[in-house]
Amino acid sequence: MSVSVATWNINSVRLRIDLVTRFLEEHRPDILCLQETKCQDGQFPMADFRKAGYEHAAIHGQKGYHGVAIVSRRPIVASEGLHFCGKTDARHISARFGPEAGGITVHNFYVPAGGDIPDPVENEKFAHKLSFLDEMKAWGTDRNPAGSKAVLVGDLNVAPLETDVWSHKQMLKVVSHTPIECEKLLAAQGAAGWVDAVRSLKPEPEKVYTWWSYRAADWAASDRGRRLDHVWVSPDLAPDVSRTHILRDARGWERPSDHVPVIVNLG
DNA sequence: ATGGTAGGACACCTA
Repeated sequence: MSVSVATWNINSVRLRIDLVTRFLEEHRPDILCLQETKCQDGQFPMADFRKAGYEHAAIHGQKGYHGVAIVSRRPIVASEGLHFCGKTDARHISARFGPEAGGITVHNFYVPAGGDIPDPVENEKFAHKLSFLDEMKAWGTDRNPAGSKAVLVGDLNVAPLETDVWSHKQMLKVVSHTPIECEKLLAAQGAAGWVDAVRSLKPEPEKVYTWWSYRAADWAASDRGRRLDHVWVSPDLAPDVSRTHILRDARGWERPSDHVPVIVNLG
């Protein structure tokens, strides 16, 4: 089996479609998972993907906010978009692939960012994020999504390890690296048995980032990054993880997303 | 200690 899966929070797929097609031409992943597409399904720029050779798609969009999609060069056999926390937010889409892509199932998540104040009483958005992580864990226990040949990717909006942020100490009270979020994300990962594919090849203490704030005067010079985007694989696929690539260069492209693509090769 | 940027939609929300 040989299949490559990429994940990228694109921060508007319509605005940045030229960056996406550039990425697809240069890296040719079999499967690309997008978050923050920010458009309704009928507005998704499918023609551009088809032109680039990506004819298959599972889309779960909504107007203005959030939105996730899976596009692929390999046939999709079935797909499903789930809702969490009793909301209609478009934050999950999954696709099962045929033998051309090893028969894997891919789950694509966009976890709520959680606002600025790391207190669930004072900040409803942080409460939502914590509930979402709890529900992800329950979904992993009830549905056993990591049972076999499965991949979970996405903007999980948590940098769980000390070396997933530029300064563990200075980030302890910053949403995305507070202890409770890190615990809940690792609990969701562990309860289902997911293996962190990127860290299996780039173990701590190597610093790994996938996101740099738009607000930095010079993102590359200050390099205050966080690893918010993740690729997890089911235990049976863990030995097949042959390469992981974080496309830091994409942060320096013209009118970039604040996230960069993460690519994992299996087999 | 503070404010800094970006996108979508249309007043200000989300990130």
